[in-house]
Amino acid sequence: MKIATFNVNSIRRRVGALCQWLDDAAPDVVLLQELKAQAEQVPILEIEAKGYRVELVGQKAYNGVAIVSRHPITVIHRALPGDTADEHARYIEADIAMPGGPVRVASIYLPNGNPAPGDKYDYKLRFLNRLYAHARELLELEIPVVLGGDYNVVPADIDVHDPVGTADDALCRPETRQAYRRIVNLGYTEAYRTLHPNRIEYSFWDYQAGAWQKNDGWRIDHLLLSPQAADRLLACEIDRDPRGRPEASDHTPVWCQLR
DNA sequence: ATGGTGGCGGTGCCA
Repeated sequence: MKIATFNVNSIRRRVGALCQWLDDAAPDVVLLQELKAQAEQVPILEIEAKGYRVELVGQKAYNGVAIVSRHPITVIHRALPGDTADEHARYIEADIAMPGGPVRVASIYLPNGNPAPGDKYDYKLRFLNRLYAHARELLELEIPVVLGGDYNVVPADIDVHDPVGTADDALCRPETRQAYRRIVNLGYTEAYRTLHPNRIEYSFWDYQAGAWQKNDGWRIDHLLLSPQAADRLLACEIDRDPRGRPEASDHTPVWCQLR
């Protein structure tokens, strides 16, 4: 069972790249972020033609998240609990009917939070606190849970090309890392770093200033696994190939394989 | 030091 996260930076621009990656990688589930489209604008038929179902929360121009799955999807939440006034399309959670039993997944698009400090950074920290509270409740299910997405969090200095120059960035600041660690410390396993403790790889490269060519990247797309999922973890990789193709997203897919 | 790119929507905002 293969579960991936992929920030597509516009599903309309990237549906071709997504479908190619579905062919190449054959994931069971892909958690998408930054659809940048309303629900009716999402090219669902193209994705369904590849043998996948789609559930999504859309929004005009910004945000937008989806769950793409070969297996039946039962949506549980269309927003992150904890603030009904938050109208950003940044969270969708569902049960996936896997042959071996249900797996709970969420596609998360955390706020970027720049500039920091500021209102946007405060919103990011509030969002992280809401995610902490909800992630804690999910552990009570005692089933495999995969919380995947664009966390907009650089967990440690090893996860960014220039830790000194970016130290004050909203993705790197100590409060950000602390709020993220607090979630992990509830009992979640970050799949990539757990399997590759010292490997330097990134999941995002800015479009500007030749960041991709210089490998000036950031590792900000993560898969957090509940104990029941972590016990089944076999592999986790960052697939750089889509980022290197023409008209690529600025992010590339991260996937994990569970027994 | 600055500006560098891309997406949306039709102007600046967001990343």
